[in-house]
Amino acid sequence: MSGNGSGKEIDRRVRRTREAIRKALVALIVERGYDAVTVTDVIARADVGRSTFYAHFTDKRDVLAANLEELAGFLRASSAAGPDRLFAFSLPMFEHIDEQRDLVRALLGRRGGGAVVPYIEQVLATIVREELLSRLPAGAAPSDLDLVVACVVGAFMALLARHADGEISTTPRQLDAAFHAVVAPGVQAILHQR
Amino acid sequence: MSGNGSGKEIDRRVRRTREAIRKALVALIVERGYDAVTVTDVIARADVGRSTFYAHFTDKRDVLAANLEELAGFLRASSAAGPDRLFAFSLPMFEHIDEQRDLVRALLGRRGGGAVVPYIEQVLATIVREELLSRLPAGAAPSDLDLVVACVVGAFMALLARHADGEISTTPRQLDAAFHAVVAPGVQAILHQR
DNA sequence: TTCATAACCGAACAAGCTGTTCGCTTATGA
DNA sequence: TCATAAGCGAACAGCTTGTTCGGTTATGAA
Repeated sequence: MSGNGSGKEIDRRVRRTREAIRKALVALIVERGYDAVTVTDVIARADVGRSTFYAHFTDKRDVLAANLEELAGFLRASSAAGPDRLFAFSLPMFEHIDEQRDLVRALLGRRGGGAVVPYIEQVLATIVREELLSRLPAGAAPSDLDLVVACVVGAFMALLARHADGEISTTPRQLDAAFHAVVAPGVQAILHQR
Repeated sequence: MSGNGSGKEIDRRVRRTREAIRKALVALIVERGYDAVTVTDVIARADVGRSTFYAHFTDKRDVLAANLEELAGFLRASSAAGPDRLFAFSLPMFEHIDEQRDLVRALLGRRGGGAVVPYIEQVLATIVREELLSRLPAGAAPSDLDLVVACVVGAFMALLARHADGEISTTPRQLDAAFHAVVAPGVQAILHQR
């Protein structure tokens, strides 16, 4: 918890412990689902003392913070990579999910217990919001912009969750196509309306 | 749990007990949020014996079944009422939410703990799916219909959640307008494509 | 009104989880 | 080499859940 400055080298023991806990939690979530995993399970699997766990993390939830930061970074990078296409983050994200199936499934699907979804939603909302603003004449933000953002993010997250749950066996391309087919026309209309 | 045939008269004590528990739970969720409410809290507030609770319900979650059934019925009725407009359930639902603010807020917002959302999503998905099918030539269901349904439901639920959380102070009409503006053009295009 | 019965009570229980404490041991990196 | 930060693990109080069971009371039918 002390100064986490990026320049500081971290004690190897700390690194090992944190990693062990993180991996243990993810593995257990994949196996049983978020809600069913207890701290006791995690420390047993990670082979770490109880007090050690609480010395590093406050919570089950807290352990996932690192993973989330990583995922959020990926989202931001994806959206910056293809600025010409509307909602360019979509396809890369679906592909990313497809690769890291187990982990993302554990975090975003129903088994994830919704502990993580709100965080991703917020990151996504920021991205979508800025993308829309950048395509509007400066200072011409419609009053209901946030509602549009919520719609878009909601649609995307719904596809994500379904895919993570494996309820729909589809390719990233199909998911991306469906997302754009449903959402893009409406958004384009809103953008060009003014 | 025994035969719940609609014709059977239910013992007054049973009715009273169930109602007391239901009301207690809802009130507590509104106050503290779903996750923070324990069964012990509920029976204390409802002034009901512990064993009595478990004689009627298996769970916190189980108690909400009745409320959910009611809400689902409302959704179905709304969609049947205006069959000429695309996604006619939208406006009535937003209005309904606006009225029963506290309850729905407790169940659908962040404080609801996501215990209820999946259920509503499924009811909604069925409605949307059938509405889309009814607007297509018989037997011409596109293979990615379920993806489209997921998108639409996701967008709607996102607006619902935001409104329930009070993060956006908007009128039902505005919500409905945004929902249709974003989603309708894309869906119309998909429908007329064939 | 009577009365068999279903519903309720509530105390007690086992089992489980959480988060903290504390004295002791060990790995680390300067 | 060695001071120190990290980890250990047992023990703990406090909370939760779900079940059991003998005794009490309201209910609705006769």
